[in-house]
Amino acid sequence: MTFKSIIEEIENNLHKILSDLEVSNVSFTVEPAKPGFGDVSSNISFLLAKILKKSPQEISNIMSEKYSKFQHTLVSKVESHPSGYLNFFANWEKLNQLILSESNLEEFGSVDLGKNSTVVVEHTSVNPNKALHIGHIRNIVVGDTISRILEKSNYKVNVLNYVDDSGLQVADILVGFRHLGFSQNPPEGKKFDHYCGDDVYVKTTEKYLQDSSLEDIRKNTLKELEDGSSETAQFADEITSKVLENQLETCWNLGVTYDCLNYESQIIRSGLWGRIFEKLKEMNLIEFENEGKNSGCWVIRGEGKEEDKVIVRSNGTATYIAKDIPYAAWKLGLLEDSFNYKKYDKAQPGTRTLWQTTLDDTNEPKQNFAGDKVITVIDSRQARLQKIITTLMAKFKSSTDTYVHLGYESVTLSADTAKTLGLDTEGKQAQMSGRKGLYVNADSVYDLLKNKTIEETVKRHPEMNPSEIEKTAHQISVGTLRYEMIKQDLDKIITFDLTKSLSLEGDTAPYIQYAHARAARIIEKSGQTPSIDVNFSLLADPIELYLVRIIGLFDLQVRDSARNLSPKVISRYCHDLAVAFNSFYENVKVLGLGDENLEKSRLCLVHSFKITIERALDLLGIDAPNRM
RNA sequence: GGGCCUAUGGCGCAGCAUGGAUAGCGUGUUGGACUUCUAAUCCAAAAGUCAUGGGAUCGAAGCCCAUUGGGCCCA
Repeated sequence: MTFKSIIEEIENNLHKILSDLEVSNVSFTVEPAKPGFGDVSSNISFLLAKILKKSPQEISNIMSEKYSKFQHTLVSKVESHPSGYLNFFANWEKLNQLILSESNLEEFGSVDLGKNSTVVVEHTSVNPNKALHIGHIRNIVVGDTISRILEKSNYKVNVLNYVDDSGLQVADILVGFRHLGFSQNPPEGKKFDHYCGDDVYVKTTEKYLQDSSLEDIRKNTLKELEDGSSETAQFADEITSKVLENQLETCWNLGVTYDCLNYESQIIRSGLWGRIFEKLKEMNLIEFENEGKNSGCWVIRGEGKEEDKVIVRSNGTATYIAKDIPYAAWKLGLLEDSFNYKKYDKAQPGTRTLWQTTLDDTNEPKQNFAGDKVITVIDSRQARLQKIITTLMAKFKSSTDTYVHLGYESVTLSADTAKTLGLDTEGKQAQMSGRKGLYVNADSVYDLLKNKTIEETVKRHPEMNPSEIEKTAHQISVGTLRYEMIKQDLDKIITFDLTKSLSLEGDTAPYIQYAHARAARIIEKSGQTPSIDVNFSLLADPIELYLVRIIGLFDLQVRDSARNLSPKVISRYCHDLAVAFNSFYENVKVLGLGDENLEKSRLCLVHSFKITIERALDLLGIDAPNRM
């Protein structure tokens, strides 16, 4: 039990008081209080003011009086505040014990929102023709963090990565390789994905502008891609799988792993589209247009003012949304699965096995990656398209929240950073563009961060051996990058600045990791194994109680974050924890007090903090080093 | 022309879902704290018409409507 226990106790008692007063249907809140207003607050008096025709304060007076008549073990005092709020003060001796012993359990912070149901999270889904840039990293980190949070909330999570290996962008680099003389070997020291993106793709699209005859070659290449047996398709497969492997290396390095890779080329060749098309017709979800500008087309009717969306053109070809519909249906398990499965050639770090779909026969057992619910992480520029799919899937499953588009705003480049890449934006931020070569690769940001953190770590710990420095710097760099991508709301644009993003102070991952390192150091120096068999009443300093309280909020934060699919809730929680601990660290001594019992109690608190911040950071995919 | 997102101290953000107390945090600025369990830290000060206008409400940063600035999508 955690801080939730006192909230539940109060809620129960307030409900009893309400029925005593013969009042029903009041949905009051019981929440952790703001500092200086006790431990828990309720707005119940404001809501009753109208019904009982009394002032909120009068009601609070009555409530606080009545409250004492009901059984309460975790509340020590109820106070009616002149503002009208009803404030509760906790019995900290009991609450300390509850929270600190709970925090030692493996499942601390878990909530049961999912009831062990299966949810599909699709993220990453980058065209396999270039290296991942900082904008893709936002997608990947959001997707991975959400997956971790949902797992903590008792969902079984299937993480998918959709590989668009048959689109225009892939065709473009194929044109570069086959018609513009690009070698298949990158220059010495350059990763293949960087080479494809930085050199082949950018220069090929440049050439289109100069040489219009390339346009036909491009179109033909794209067409040939759709036919799996073509030489072009085989060549594409060779190139894209090399790029994909490099992309995956970047993800793995950031602690991101997947369950299954889905290939667009296979979805096209699988015949899924034909089957879903028939089903759509059967269910009257699409209509054949006999007149107007869409005459001869199959369309999805727009709702309200929305325009109709063409699905199949009058010439019989499917529009690009026709690739997304079967995939969405497959993710929800609405169709009989056309795929076989095989393991990815390289093992990814961690415990997940990475599978991939195939249309060939395999010896591996059939897998099932479909879910009761699907979350697709794609930036909000795709909102319109995603909305159509959401509506369609809702009708298919006759349930409204089975397919969720989790959108987020883009990452743009600051004027300074754009300038270093050779574009003068006159002080404005700039949209990244793969075609124009205007982006910052994720690997380079990681390298910059790592060089800086190695330098810092060496300065602080001359005694550390190189491999430990390397490991610590890696954890800090990954943490910094991930935290920057997650700490603000999804609907805020992130303006990426190469210089500012390297900051390691303030509201950053290193700040939080440092608090953990301090805690680890106290425990190490104590020479003891922290125990929960201590006197909890010795933890009475307001700073200590504040820290216990924040620790006890873990599960409430996980629930909030999972319900709202809002990863930043956890990043803020980590920050709050670190602030509370740093304040404790500066003001409350643990070691060398000459009071063994007090030292043991405080060690218990330090240990609770340490494992809680570890678990919370783990939800963000961030490791916490013991020394930094 | 239609749609989506956004506006909070100089800068970057939280709070808005579920209206109620003293609008928080980081950074920057100014000043202070390392012989101490690690200063990637802490403490303090200055800095806010919560974009503008209206509405409903006993009560709005939050809800509704309109307007303006910024970003994006579609045509």
